[in-house]
Amino acid sequence: MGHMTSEHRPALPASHALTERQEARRRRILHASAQLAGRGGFDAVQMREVAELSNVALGTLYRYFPSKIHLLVATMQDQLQHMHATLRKRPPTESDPGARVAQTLMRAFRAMQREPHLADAMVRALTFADRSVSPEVDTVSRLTTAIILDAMGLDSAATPEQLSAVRVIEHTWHSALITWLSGRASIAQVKIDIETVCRLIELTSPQRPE
Amino acid sequence: MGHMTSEHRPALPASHALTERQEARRRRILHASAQLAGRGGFDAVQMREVAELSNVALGTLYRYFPSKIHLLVATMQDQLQHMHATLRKRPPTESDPGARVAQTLMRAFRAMQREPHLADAMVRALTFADRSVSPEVDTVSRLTTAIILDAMGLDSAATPEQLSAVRVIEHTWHSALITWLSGRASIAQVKIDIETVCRLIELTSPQRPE
DNA sequence: ATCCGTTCTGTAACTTGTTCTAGATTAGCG
DNA sequence: CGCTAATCTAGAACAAGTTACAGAACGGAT
Repeated sequence: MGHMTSEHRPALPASHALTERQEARRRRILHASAQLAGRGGFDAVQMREVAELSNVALGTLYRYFPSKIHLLVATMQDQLQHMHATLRKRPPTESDPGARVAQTLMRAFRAMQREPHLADAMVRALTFADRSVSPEVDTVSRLTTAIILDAMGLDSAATPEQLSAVRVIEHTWHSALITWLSGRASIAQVKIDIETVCRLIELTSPQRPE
Repeated sequence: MGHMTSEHRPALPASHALTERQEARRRRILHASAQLAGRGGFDAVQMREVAELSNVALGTLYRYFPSKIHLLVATMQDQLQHMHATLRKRPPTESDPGARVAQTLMRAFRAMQREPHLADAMVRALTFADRSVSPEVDTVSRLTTAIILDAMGLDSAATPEQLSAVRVIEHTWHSALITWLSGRASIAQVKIDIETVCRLIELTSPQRPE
């Protein structure tokens, strides 16, 4: 079903070359997506409904977001940017870098708890995405990394070891979220696991090498 | 679309009460599933094709496995059991528990590399599964946990801390696998991340408390 | 203002997961 | 064996993601 070869479909021009009306359309679509996801989760985001709710033809919706997965990953990107901005305003209060990261992630987690359906839709899309969505997923990943690095409060550049630890934390974050969303882990367990993985930060910090 | 309430559909009797013919059918289905997944991945496992290839009517297929996700998770369970048996035969050679786990997971990873499409289908199904598949996903999770605990070579029962570390390793394992399968991480990076997360084992072992 | 290529709309068609139904087969039992 | 309930088969039908297409609206260049 996926045509990886030459694009038979006209894609949207580069992101910065959008008309005002086009920007508004894109925004309406993302808003509709988040709204539908907010109640009902992944299944409730139906492309026909998104199109109708955002006053856009189905074909246009697919021109802006070439698949439901693309749409939901873009929605996640959007939400993450909000969250990053929010988190920047109130930086973590802990002193240890690891504790700061854990605190930040638990804040993000509480935000997810407020909108579990939305979280479900976004995270499921993110982990279900195949190669055709890699660039977009990568953007989300970079955003998450930025949030974690921010929380660490790094003065200098991170070491490769630390970057690996951050990736592992990210893995744990996504996977623990899924486990919680599908009801196989409690909030307490997620908290413990986040705190456990954040110990890797102390372990890999250059100040305490071994 | 999921009807969570009372089952309107007659389910298969408890697993141990299967006729010989039924057991054979189940096996044919799982074999067909793995075969189709082996070339083509998640998308290539089409329920009609699975039914045809295993000489079973579509309705029967759905009686044995109530959804494509259930089918693929069951396929993973099947494959994991094989892998567990294989790994038991050649236990890891390293001495440190952490290194043993890392070694075991990299072995498993190499097995995945041999059948990337199959791995793709199984792992995507696993992380996409919703609440209705929780029991089956939980079984897979327990199998994975067993493999990791085996590799650790625990003499006594694991501490809660260690169990959390094992969960985090499992999270990292799944998520890193996905990242590799969708082409966003190299094999080398997966290896590094696995080794990084396995350090948590030493960190939480009772022998070296702080 | 007019013309032209692009974008958007409305709608139908196609694909694949899932459900439904009527009739054939099977398994267990007296 | 003959009966009955459960199971299986074949195929249609339905749902939602995706694609296709004809015509309307738009935007920019002359």
